[in-house]
Order: sequence, then C-alpha cells, then structure tokens
Amino acid sequence: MPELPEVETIKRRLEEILPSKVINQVTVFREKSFAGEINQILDKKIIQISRRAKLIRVHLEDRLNLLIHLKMTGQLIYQDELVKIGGGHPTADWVNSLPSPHTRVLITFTDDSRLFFNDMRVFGWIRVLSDLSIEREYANYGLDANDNKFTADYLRDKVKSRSIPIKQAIMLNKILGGVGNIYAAEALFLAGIDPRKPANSLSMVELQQLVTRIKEVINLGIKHGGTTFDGKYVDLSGMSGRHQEYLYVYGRADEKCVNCAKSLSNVKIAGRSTVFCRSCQK
DNA sequence: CCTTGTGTTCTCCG
DNA sequence: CCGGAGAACACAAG
Repeated sequence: MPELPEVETIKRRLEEILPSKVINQVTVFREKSFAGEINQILDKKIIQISRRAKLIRVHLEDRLNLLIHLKMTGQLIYQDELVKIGGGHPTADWVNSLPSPHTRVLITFTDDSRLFFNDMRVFGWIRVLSDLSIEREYANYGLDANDNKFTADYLRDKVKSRSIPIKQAIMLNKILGGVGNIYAAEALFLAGIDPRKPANSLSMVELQQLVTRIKEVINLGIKHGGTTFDGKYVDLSGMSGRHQEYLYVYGRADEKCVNCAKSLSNVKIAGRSTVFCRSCQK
C-alpha cells in the first residue's frame, strides 16, 4: 500500500539510477497494466524523475513521460547486471528470479539494466503521457501532504463545506495528495482527533494540530524508508521499509493504546478499516 | 468474507 | 434543472 513516503522512497532511488538511461525494450505481460504506444518511447532518454501525490513521473525526451501508479500492490524492482556483484544497495534474493507470475511490465535499458513492474492485483498502471496530459492529470490533485503550502488555512478552505469524516477528507486526492489509510490513521492518533468527526466540525486549533501531525508522520515515514505491511510495499531492491515498527494504531486493532493502555477500536470509515483510541481521540 | 487507491456512477438536496 | 456532496460500486486476487 504505497502512500507518499513509500512512493517518495522509490522516487529518490530512481532519481539516482535512471537519468541518462535509454529505453531499449518494453515487454507488457498484462495489457491492463500499460497504456500507450510502446514505439513512442523506444530509444528515448530519461531526463529526470519526479513525484506528485502517489504518482511517479519518469520524464523522457520529446516532452514524453511514463506516469506510474502502484495502487495497492504495485512494485518497481530494479536490476543491474553490473551492481549485482558488488556495491550499491542490499538486494532481496527473490529479485534474482524475476520476472515472476506477477510481473506485468518489463522495461529494459540499452545498458542491459532492467526495471520490473510487479503488481499482484493489477490495479496499478504505467501510462505514456505527454507533458500536457500530465498537467491535466495533476490538476485533479490538491497539495501534497509534504508541501510547504499545506497549512491549516488551506485545509479549512478545502473542508469547510464537507461533512464527511475527517479521515476520509484527508485521504481524498482533491483535498490532499499522498495520504492513504496508514498515515491518515497515524496522524489522527497523534493529533488526538476522532477520525469519524465531520471534517467541517474541526476547530482551527485541531486543524493546525492535524496538519502538523500529518507532515510529521509523512516525514518520519520517508526517513524510515516507508511502511511494509503484508509484504506489499518494497523498495527498488525488493527490501522492506522500517516504519511498520513505529505504528501507533494502523494494524493494531484490539491491541493496547500506547498512550492510555485501553483497547484500540476498529471501525469502518468510507468502507475502509480504521483503528483509533476512543479514549485519546476526541 | 476480508484487504485498499481511485475512478465511475448513482442519488440526494438546495 | 444544475451542481456539489456523498454514498455505492467497480476493479482484482489471495
């Protein structure tokens, strides 16, 4: 379940690895996972990598891009024949047996290094888009959670006419980019706010606290290389993140609240499971 | 049956 | 009747 910290972790490594590589071959094992003309991107050089919300953008020559959304079970795995032997990042053993039954797309570069797109549940996708199309796509998104312009005033403006639960609100792309079920639950716990509370009922003090905590937990998630739950998220080398060791509520239903030791509650909010402390979150 | 990110579609209400 | 809000459903596989 890659959210902003997981996608950012992947983006930062792609940034070290991909620029100046040239796409040599694209193999699509599952049609649904790739949209666009492969011929358009062959022999194109990679210029830079960027991220918006949970999207990874690979900038190519000629104003072309690969836009990648991992959704819930998508993984990008990088394999370099040269690095395999010695230095660089530690690599999970299973990476050497790719492609796997879940490999949907394989991109090979002219230096024989390879990028695998694995996606068990086939919700994720890679699309070939022009710069213009990318801008159109981005227009649907609110600010990123780690954007300096994301403030309590901004959030109040976005939720003032919204009575949906605050947790659902901060997970909506139009309001805020990059926050999913894990970091939403964690931020609300740290802010001491009941996730079921109508978004437009929060005071400015609560909104400020929430904004602060969202940024805090997102930045901590990045620092820990993301959260790996059920093995769904791994980095470019197939390695897990470490933030799962620092979770207060997500995945801890019926366990004790670290703050008050009471049993954590589990409710459905907008169809998603939500763990929180009835005693500490009001 | 459950899990989730997001797009679509439908319904309600002012 | 339009538009926004929100609910419901769809997707997919383990």
